[in-house]
Amino acid sequence: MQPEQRFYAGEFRHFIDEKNRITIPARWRRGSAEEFIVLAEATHQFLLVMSPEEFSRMSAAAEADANVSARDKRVFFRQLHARSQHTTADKQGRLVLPVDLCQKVGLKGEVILVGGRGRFEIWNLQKRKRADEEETPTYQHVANVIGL
Amino acid sequence: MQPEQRFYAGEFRHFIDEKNRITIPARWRRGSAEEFIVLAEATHQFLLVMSPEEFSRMSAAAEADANVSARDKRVFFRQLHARSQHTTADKQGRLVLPVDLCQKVGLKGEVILVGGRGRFEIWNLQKRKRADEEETPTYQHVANVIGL
DNA sequence: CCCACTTTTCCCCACTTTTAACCACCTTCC
DNA sequence: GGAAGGTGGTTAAAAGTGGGGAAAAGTGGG
Repeated sequence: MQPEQRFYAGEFRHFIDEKNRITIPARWRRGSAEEFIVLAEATHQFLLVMSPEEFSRMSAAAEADANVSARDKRVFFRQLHARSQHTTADKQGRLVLPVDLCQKVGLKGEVILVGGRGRFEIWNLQKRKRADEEETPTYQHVANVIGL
Repeated sequence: MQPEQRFYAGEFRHFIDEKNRITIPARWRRGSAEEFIVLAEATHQFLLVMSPEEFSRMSAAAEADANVSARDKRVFFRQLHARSQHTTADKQGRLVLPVDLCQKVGLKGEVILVGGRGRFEIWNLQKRKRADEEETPTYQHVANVIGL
């Protein structure tokens, strides 16, 4: 349907400095817009970073979903817009992260950048480790099924 | 449908000074008209701020709704127009808020500006916190449904 | 109907804090 | 040893806030 979803591959350990800046991995920077939308994930586990296009795509998906009532959609969009922030990368390829969002998710110093489809995530080290261990069994299950 | 709905992203903590002025976040100011319509939300929880165009759009949507009786529409529009006020931003990018509306909603000193689709809101700190907590479950629910 | 007088509105200036652009350095990998 | 990637710091510009003062609008009395 849409043009093409950007695929951010891999995990990277980077630092958030005292000015709340974080370098976007060079591999993700290439061919990517220098404009992003940052939002805190619902359970406050990590930060989501995506392009405005991806954000629109996601919004459209929510808008179109028949399993959600009109009222729930209204609430969702109110929250979604309130939680999200525009940011642009500087000449060095660094994002300035909103302080409040970082605090909410517990980001400071060394963090992990996790790739994804159309977006990437910024995790607290400990939280990431724990989440990864919880997810691995399921991952293995699917891997076995598809004969990986 | 319409040309393009302005997207006000994020939350900002600003101050209403003794002259009832409030600075519009610079990010929201850019590319926006300097004319706004302010109205108190029905349950007196917060102030709504939008462009005249957005106001027309909203009115048109209400007018077109087939599920509402003609009488209810009359009442709605009477209320809508009575509650709303014209304001323009000054050269510093500040809105002068109507005193009566601020009192109604309980706005004074530090407040929270909350972004939205085509409009933004001005909240009392405590009220905002409470409303946010109430809305978060629904937000999470929808977020899970669409796989956010 | 006009003239003081008060009140409100708006424009401007000043100050502080935050943001963002720029430069410099160190490390790693060809 | 050069180039590219990641990090740290400096500095100029922008954003947010407070307040003064002139113009405009409302108010009351002669």
